[in-house]
Amino acid sequence: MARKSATGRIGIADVAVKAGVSHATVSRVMNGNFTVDPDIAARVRAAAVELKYQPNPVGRSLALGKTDTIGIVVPDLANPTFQAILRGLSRAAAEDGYRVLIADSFEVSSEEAILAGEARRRCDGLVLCAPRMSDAELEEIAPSLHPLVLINRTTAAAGIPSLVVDYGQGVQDLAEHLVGLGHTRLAFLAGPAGSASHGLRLEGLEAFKTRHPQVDVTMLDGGSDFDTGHGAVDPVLASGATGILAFNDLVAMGLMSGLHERGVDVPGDISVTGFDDIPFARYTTPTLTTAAVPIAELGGQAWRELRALIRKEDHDAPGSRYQPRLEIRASSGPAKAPRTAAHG
Amino acid sequence: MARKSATGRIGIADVAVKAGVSHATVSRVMNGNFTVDPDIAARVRAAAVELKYQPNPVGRSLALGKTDTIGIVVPDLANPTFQAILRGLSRAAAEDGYRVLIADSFEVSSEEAILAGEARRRCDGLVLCAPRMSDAELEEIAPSLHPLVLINRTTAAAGIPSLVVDYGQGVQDLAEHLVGLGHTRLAFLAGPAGSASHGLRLEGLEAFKTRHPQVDVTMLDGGSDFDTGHGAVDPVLASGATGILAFNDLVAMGLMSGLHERGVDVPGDISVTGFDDIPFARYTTPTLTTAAVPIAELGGQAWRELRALIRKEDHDAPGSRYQPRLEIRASSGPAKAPRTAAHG
DNA sequence: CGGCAGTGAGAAAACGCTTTCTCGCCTGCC
DNA sequence: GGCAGGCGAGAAAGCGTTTTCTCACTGCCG
Repeated sequence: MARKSATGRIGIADVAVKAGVSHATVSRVMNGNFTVDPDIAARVRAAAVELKYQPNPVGRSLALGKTDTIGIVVPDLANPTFQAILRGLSRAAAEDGYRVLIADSFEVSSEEAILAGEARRRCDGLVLCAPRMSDAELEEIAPSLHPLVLINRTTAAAGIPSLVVDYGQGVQDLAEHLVGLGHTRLAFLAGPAGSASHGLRLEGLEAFKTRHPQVDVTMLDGGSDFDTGHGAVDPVLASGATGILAFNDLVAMGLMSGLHERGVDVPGDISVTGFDDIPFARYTTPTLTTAAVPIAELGGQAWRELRALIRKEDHDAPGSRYQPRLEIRASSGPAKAPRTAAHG
Repeated sequence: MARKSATGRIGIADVAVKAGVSHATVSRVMNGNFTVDPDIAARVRAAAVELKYQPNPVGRSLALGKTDTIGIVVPDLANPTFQAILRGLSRAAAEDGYRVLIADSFEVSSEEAILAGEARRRCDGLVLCAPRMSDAELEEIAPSLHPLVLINRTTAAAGIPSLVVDYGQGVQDLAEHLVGLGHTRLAFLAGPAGSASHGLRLEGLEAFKTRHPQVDVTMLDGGSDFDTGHGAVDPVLASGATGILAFNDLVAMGLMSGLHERGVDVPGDISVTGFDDIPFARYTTPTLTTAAVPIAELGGQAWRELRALIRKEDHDAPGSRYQPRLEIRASSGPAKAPRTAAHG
């Protein structure tokens, strides 16, 4: 008797009938509107409980013009950095009663704009995480995505907060650290070409090079995962560098693993640094020197910025800039006498 | 002139006006209904493009009774296992045009039922991942969550596919492996008490113990993360065990790291095994012997089961059972002469 | 040339909810 | 005792779609 109508699910109408009131009144009660007689309210509530009535969020969303959901677009859900951001975002949003819809672009930048648009239409706001699309495209679609928060990317479009990690500064800190240990031949294991954070690292390295013209910095092709690092052993050894700046911790770990297999001692023969300070970094052997990025905090901050936008607080879209903190562990040590390029 | 109405966004009505037709016709065109005159269809399409019209998914969902979204509830988004499942699920669902809404219960089992209900109402189906709630509660809410797929949990409720990993078998395989290496004193680092997968491991260990009454198996308290393993060094050494079955790879890595700091050689002094074969497992020092769970595949399979349910294909809710595969690496080796309990 | 089948598009209802509008009734004051 | 004012609840109008229902018009055949 309880379930009726097309969908089979019980709706506001069922409660209204059971309580002997109009569905408008049921709605008022369910939303805590106090202009309703306490007796009737109690009757409605009883009916709702008895029928296990739960308002249909879709109908609610349509009427209210909001979904209590936000979207996040990431280039690769397998990347610990994005996982951490997602986690921080999800946690912070949940505390305010918002849910998170995820969209993984799988590193195909051409999909990003479509994914972002679709996600945005279903949500009250969007976090665009390190988008790989071009500046031009980003600038073009950004306004239509508002409320929007960018992570590790900036745009000229107005009213869009950007949360960026200062990868340039971080990589300089790491390089300075290595130089301070006496290393004069460094190598940088590059990241994905499209990534803005990679660009920032390159800029940082350029700044470093002009400041230390005597230091030799070899650029090596790369990627962002374990296998990249593991596969980079030969080029690294061939470079003759004694201090290696890996694109991130994953690459560093892969590299250390590969070096270990070859019997190369870290940090005795070669020092290796990572980037990000993922949780694993303090448990590698040797523990990994890296630049710590307060990544979970970033997710939380992204939510706060987005929330301000959604609530239309005039907030001036400030955004923030995060300084990585040098985390010196055991994978970096004093340079030994310069090696010759050939090895093994 | 284009944007109008309350929301400010352009809707089907704007396109209808611009094309000089009714909004019903616009809807027909947008949905590829061919009963509309090609000329008019073209005019509508042109208007839609010009206005950059994109149908509002909320209105669409209400009319269609579906959201093209599925939900997943996980106990802890920080856990690599759940991240991998999420990733596999997201990827598979995306290929069929579905999005994923995530709900993280942060290991508070009392929240799970509410989160699951809320998520389900916004979605066309739900994946409940290793729920920590009691069997009774699960059985009670399961019917109301349909279409529902369970991961690493089963229920007596009907029509609910379950995808379970045979942790019991896996832990037995690992234990057998250690015994085969000559170890006679083992220790098991337990996981979260509420976790069903932990229960399965215990059952497996019981079976193992009845088969090998001469082998000593010490049970140690635990958890599921790095720090658990790292903090378990003392109890492990005190146990006198030479073969350690860690709850999962994270715990194993934490333990190895702690043992390393104490100067205990792995596998020379103590063999350590993990569980899951997370990507990091092959890059630890030493590389980690573990039981590989095809976890990403699990996410994909979860989607296929859920899709069958959503499409009402009669599918008999088969579910699947996944056998972990023993992955023997360098963290396990021959037992050396029995040690005394005291150490360091 | 008239009626009928068929086609194609507009009107309107439905989806499930919120909210404004309106009206009836009760109270209180003159 | 009659009327103004206020309060509480029902009626109805959205929210943005889809889809059924209906009707007008075309063209064919008798």
